[in-house]
Amino acid sequence: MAKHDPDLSPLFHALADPTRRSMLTRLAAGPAPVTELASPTGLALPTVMRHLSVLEVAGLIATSKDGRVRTCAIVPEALAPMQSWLDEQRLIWESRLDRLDDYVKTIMKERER
Amino acid sequence: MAKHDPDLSPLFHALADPTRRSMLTRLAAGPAPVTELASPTGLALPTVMRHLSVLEVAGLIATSKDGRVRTCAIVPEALAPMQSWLDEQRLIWESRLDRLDDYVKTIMKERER
DNA sequence: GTCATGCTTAGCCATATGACTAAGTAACGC
DNA sequence: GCGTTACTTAGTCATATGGCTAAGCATGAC
Repeated sequence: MAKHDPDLSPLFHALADPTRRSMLTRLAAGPAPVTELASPTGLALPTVMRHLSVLEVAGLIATSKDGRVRTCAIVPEALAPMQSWLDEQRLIWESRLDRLDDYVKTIMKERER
Repeated sequence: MAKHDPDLSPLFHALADPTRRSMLTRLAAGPAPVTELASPTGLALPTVMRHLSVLEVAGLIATSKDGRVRTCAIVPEALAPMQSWLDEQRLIWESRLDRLDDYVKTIMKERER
């Protein structure tokens, strides 16, 4: 009950950046070429490319080059491992809620000192 | 439809490290003092402290000091923002699946060249 | 062919991250 | 009081990350 560690790190890491999350949001509306993804960010192209490659390594997007245009698209299944991890954790965490509830209250009280 | 950016970055960042995830898993079994969290990692105490503070900043754990012992406990609600983001994204991503399906296939074909 | 377009590569820079050692402080336990 | 325990703080170090500019290299339009 803890074999959920394949490539969660790159996934979480990719999502930890607001620029990358906003790129994903943009891509959720449909595939787009690199330049189009770059323009709203105000970042230089090489910088954008590196964000994209982080997303690609994490499996969150797929890209393909047609002529001189590279088009990016989201890979919906990529979120699955994260959802599994979340489900698993929430299951354990919440089953402990009863006993934790009192505990957290104690902590909060002590923190006010 | 994109107001989901309060503190997702620290949250994802905290979860992007395997050491921190394993600490969370340990804490899911119940609260524990710092030393107990440190021992399975083989890391020096100051290093562990910094991991814990990352988790605390992300709101994933709460700590309290009683005498010379600092006890750490998970904060189950902390995963909620992440779940919201996931739900939101998945909703959009999957609604595009139909039109994306063909697109991704095209990409895959081109990648084989 | 020539030139603009759209990436790509290379290399630099500042800051952040993850890990350490060494030394300090604040409870216990006797 | 004195040593041990459990953190804490301070400071160092190597590497990673996020940003840039400057060139380079195909492709598409004339």
